[in-house]
Amino acid sequence: MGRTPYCDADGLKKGLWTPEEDQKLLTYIQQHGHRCWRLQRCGKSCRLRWNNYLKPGIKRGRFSLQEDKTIIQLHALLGNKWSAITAHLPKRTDNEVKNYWNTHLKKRLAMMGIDPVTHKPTSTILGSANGDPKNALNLSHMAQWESTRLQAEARLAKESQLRQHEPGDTTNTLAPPRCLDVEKTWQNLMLNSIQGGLHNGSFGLGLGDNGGDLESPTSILSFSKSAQAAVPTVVSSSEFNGVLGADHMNEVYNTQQHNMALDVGDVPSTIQASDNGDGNFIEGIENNLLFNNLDMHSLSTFSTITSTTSTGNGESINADFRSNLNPGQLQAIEWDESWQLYRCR
DNA sequence: AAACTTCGCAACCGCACCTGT
DNA sequence: CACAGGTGCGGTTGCGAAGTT
Repeated sequence: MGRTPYCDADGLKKGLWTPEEDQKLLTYIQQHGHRCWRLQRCGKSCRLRWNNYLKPGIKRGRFSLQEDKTIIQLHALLGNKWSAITAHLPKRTDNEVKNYWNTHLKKRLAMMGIDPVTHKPTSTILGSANGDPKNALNLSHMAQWESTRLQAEARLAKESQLRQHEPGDTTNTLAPPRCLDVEKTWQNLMLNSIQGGLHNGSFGLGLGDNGGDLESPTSILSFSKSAQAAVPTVVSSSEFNGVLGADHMNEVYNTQQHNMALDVGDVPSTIQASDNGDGNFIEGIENNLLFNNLDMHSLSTFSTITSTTSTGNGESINADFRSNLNPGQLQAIEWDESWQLYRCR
């Protein structure tokens, strides 16, 4: 990653810093302090390298939930004043915050229907553009969804930390909580909606041939064939109209073949099960799916599954399943590294 | 398996401001 | 005061990695 080393007209080296150069700069600064930056690189490059990477106490790596929130809030207040924003994130550099904003947060806000510049909802624009209020509704759901996701992440992170501070506790055999990543899912939702057109005036989702366009690689709980078998299959189709309850938090997660996915956490959810091997799928769960702390008994709160599907020839099929999932069929939950999800067996 | 595309991010660039002479 | 070099900041570039076709 980065740039290959080369020299400018003055013979000064440019491009990526090597570990040897870092060490040389460190040694130089230890001996001479932060003065006279000119080594074999331009002073600017040396200063940048020091300030952004070599200076002690700099925090690298994944941004925490709190940092995400801080950046978003401060950006709403300050705009692209990265130095001012970074002042509230003492261990981060402005360059890193700026990059993180441009590559992650900006996109995430845009996906949620929030204009990253003004921090105001763009749902009215999107919704009115195609005359469909349901789009605005779904964008609103996404904002709620994201908000709840952030809260869920915070809770999971907190629990993870608490578990780490229990030295004698060896009962925790589950993998650490994964980020509830919704970005790709929403991206696909939006993309499919835009590219595939809207069906019957509602928020359409083209599943395509593989039926697996939706993807949430992390923090999903998957049921094996046996569990899924308890849930009737609805209809065979390559398209459906996703019905997202107006009063409930909804989530749509990918399901791999032969699996039905649930989210982890105490988030009322929507479940989607797609392409279970013969082209069938189930979509839609609402009502208080309180699947807290991977407590299998809480599956009894799994009260309602609703599904509305389009058969592709204009008609829709609605289905309503109540308590069809038998918790007794679940024997174990384990983390599947290859699929990056929890599996129930 | 190869070609192509997209993504993430380290580093560069240009401008404005500061500081020392 | 004028100038040169240093510093701070925000925008942009370009490369390798990862993902997709």
